[in-house]
Amino acid sequence: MDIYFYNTLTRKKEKFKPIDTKEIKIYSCGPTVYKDATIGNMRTNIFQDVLRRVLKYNGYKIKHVMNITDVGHLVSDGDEGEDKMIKSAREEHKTPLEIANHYTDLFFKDLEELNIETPEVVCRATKHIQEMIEYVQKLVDNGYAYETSTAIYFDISKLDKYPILSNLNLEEQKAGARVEVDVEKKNPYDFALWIKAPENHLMKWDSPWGKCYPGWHIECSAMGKKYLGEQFDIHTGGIDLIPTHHENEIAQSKGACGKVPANYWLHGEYLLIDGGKMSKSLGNVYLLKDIINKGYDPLVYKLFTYSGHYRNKLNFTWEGIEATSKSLERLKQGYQNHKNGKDDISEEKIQEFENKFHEAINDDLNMPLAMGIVWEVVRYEKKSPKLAQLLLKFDTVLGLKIDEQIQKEEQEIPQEVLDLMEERKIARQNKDWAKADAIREKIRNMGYEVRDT
RNA sequence: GGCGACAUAGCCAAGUGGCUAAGGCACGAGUCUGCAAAACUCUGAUCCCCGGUUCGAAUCCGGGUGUCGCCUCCA
Repeated sequence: MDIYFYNTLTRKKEKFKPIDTKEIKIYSCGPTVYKDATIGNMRTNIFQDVLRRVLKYNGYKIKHVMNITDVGHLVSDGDEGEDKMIKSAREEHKTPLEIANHYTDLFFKDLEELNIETPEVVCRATKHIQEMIEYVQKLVDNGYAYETSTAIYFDISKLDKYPILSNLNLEEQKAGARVEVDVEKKNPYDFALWIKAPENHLMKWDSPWGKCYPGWHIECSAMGKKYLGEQFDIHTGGIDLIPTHHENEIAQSKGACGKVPANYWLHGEYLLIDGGKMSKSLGNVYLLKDIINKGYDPLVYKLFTYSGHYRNKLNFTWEGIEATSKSLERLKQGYQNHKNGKDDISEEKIQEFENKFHEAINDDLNMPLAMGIVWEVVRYEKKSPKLAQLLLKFDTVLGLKIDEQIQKEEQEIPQEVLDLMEERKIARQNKDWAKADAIREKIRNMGYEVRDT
């Protein structure tokens, strides 16, 4: 079955044609590990996970590379300000390496909680300095870069066309209003490839241009080339990366290799909080931890993101999380109902469900539509283990562990709750409903739910 | 100022020219039950406004209104 993706490069939905059908090559821009990842970051990671799983569902093998930015991402995406890693290190009184390790661990813990598959290759920028130097050298050799007293810059005037991903009109941008740090830049939109480090800079490496540290964009070009080659299938990231990071990555690749590095560019939209953007000043920056601390299964958040398409903004509210929490429970219940069912289902019917689901996920990862099919299966009047099997197959894409939860809950009930259950059982036998309800309420307050069968 | 997105039932959200406008949650009704909880079944919208194209539009075009985002930190 054909797969379609919306390609930011062409602004159209296109049929996916792999370079090599044996293995799909994907590059995803990973986190800058200088602070906690937010649920907004996680929305993008879930989207990328769905992409992986959908390709696998279609029978493809994949090689997915994700970088860890542990150097070079300055406080401003323009080449201004301090390196984010160094800023955090100073604020938290740690070394940049300690900061990187700490937040990298937390990041992967979140991925695990969300049942997100680890990419085949996870690479750290600081481990690829040599590759970056070679890349910069190539750009210099090819005439796409020039040196100033502070950095090596990419010369965008050498390109046939500069912004090709975003529709920005550079002439009309208020470029003049920007304060230029480096007056030696030929064009305000030239960006730093390699930055000369001040004396006391915490992270710097020897290079043909002296002690330096990398610009933000060069790491992705260098590591992408190393692990996936000069041209690969899919490049993903958050929508905010379009105008600067990905634009510049393309520029670098064109300068060094003469081609756009990826054929398909997929971008995940923002998660809104209560209808607006997530920001520290509004105090609405949530972490996955916050959702867990409120007693929700982290997979509730994963399911929540399936309520909207990845290319549309999705509005996060606690009400929405509560609704999804119930939804996930019923999904699991529905799976169990089918598992214990005795009805016979025709192969045709199963095939029909399967096709509809497959069509939905192949249509630019339309998870909201796919979930509609899932519910159709869950609510189907006939109950059959065959449909339970089908749901498990769907779950290879959903990644919601629909078959594991109930077992887990049974194992984890503490003795105290079991005692209360016994007490309530006696009360019910004596028809002391008031007492039974009081105990039920007490158990509920402890985070457990009583279900009489 | 420039660029872009969105506006569908109480809330979230699919659908982008034509069968009865998916699905989830909430509400309401019912089955079950202890008049409980859970579970299960049923129930709701003509698609922001105005004009146009068309045999036919939520879906295309023009105008308006509103919300949001990016261009400056952020997936």
